[in-house]
Amino acid sequence: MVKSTAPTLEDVARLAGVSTASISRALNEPDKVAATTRQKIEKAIDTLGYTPNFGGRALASSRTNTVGAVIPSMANAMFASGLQAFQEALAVDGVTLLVATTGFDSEQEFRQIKSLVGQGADGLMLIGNDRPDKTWDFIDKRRVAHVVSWCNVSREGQYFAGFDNARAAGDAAERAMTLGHRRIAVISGQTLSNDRAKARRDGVHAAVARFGDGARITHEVEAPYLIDDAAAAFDQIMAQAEKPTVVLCANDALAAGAMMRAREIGISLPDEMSFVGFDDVGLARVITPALTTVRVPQIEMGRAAAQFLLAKIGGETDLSSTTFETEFILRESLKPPLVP
Amino acid sequence: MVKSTAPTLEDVARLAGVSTASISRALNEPDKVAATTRQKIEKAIDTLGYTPNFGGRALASSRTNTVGAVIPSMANAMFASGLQAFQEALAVDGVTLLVATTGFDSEQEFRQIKSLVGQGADGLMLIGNDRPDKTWDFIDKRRVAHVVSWCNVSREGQYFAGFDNARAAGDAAERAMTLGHRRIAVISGQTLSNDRAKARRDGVHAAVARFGDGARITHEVEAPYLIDDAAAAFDQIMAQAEKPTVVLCANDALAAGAMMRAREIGISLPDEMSFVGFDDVGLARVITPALTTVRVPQIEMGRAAAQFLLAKIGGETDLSSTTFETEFILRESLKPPLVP
DNA sequence: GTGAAAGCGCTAACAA
DNA sequence: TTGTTAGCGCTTTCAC
Repeated sequence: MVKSTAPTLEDVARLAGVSTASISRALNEPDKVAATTRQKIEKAIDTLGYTPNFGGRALASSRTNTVGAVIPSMANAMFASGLQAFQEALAVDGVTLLVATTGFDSEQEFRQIKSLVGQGADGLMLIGNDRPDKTWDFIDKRRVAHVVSWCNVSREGQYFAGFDNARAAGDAAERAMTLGHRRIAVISGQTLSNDRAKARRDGVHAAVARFGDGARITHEVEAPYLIDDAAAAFDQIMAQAEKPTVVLCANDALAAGAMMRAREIGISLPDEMSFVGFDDVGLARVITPALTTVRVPQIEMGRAAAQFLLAKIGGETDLSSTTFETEFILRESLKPPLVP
Repeated sequence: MVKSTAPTLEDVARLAGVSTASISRALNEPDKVAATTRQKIEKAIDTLGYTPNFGGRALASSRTNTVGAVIPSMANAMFASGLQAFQEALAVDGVTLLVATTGFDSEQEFRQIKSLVGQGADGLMLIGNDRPDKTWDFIDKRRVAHVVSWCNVSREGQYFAGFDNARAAGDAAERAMTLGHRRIAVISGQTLSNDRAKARRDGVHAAVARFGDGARITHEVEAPYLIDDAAAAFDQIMAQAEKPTVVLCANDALAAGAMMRAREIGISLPDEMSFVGFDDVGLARVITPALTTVRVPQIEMGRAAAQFLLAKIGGETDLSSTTFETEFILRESLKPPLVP
């Protein structure tokens, strides 16, 4: 686009009868400019409809007031409200958000990170801590301020704002077992370069082993994060000799998909089969039976990640990671098994 | 952040033993560079981990390779997949996406638009065509390339990539009436500076009037775009003397919320009351009864908006608006009324 | 308190 | 095909 219409600092300077330096000061450190000149300047800015050129400013100050978020997908409600909170917290400080998605692919994540850094992002919010060395190398080499979220691990000297996936998933499994379930199926998310999915799966395994008393995993399937994949995963579970009484799912969308399939093949819910999701997105409450799930502290994480990043960009060094609590939400989809 | 570590074009030039211009060319018009030098350059870029500096590039070329999308909310699945498609189509051309949200508030939309333009966005994707004059004035004054979506109207000389809200909603109403429904309640979206909500409402009104045969709207409520508001709206509908046999909702989330409330107060679905949503987001298929709704061409719109914007930014003038088709999706939540 | 002037990293004529 | 060079709009010393 031809920005021929955009007035520059020089235009303002001419109109106000001062130097460009004064205007820059008036904009960035108003105290250092005399009140009278400041007024002249403000008037000139107003009549010209001037807005600072981003490129010029970025070039001269090497600050962009932009941070990037790289998330797996926008098409999933999972990250939406956290991202929203992240954006709102940034907006308070006049920082804008660049969003990029990876489609759960680490190559694409690398590309997106490079692109965002090239765009001048002052900082980066990343989901999870599991990515190839070359990606971390790039981040380290460029000294990109960053924070990881949705997990509670980070590399040496780096920080996270997240929660304990393993514990949350293990806790959910334990609740199911306490209600009497012993034959447990697991629909896991894709664990390849996805530490959250891995942690959730491992958390379930550990909880089952710890519980003992005959509790076991009848079958475990990995499914991408989509409703349709869940149906296939559920079919696979039901193709096993030993059928489960409860299905633990890596997220609510998978649970909803699996439940839909279960009903299609004539299983009555929740009596004949229990389901547990993860995330507590909006649909968990509205499906029937309402989905038992784990609430993820999305908003808290988004806000904390923003504040952390702003502080780090601002040069603060006294920072620390935060682990937020998840909450087990018991709804109708989880009932004691009819036959133990 | 201190970008002291970021290598510059000059660093690459020194290492590769060529001029900065050649590198710039290798990056932007690879065909114009000899294969051998291009290889040297690529190697140098790799070893240094070089990424072009955004500010410098923007300043020199007055192109940022950035476009902005201003949407009402990210926390609603409604816009998610369209935005995803938009982003993916942009990524093909190396353009990154800036996202800002308005919370359905036109003042905030204005602020966000100014911010994105200040950031140097080459173009803008906006939802709907209904906004205050001052917002349009700003866009016109700055000559911002833009496209509106989710609607099929635009200002003189401007373009849209959308669908016909009125016709789609009217069509859904007609289907309900054809099935025998005569007493119709409407849960509309907020119509204040929201032409999509207005059009959907008006489309229903027109269809009901056209149908005749005693068809009428028993009550109409406006509800914000949230599940919880739908419950209150439904209560209000049921507080009227004349009860409806079908409730037409401005979107799926409202429908899901209203259905949840209906079930709470002992109405059996879909026998005693039918529901129709709009958007066909993921939850429409998984709730019980599955929601009859209108599929919105999200992905098509997102992709078209991106291609349109890229073309416009690229200076093409032979452009035209596109209206995509919606599709009525009949599921279990709409049945003929028991008592006519 | 204010102005002059030197870049920031890149692109795009123009020359070679 | 490649190199030289003049800016793009802004911030930031350094004088005054």
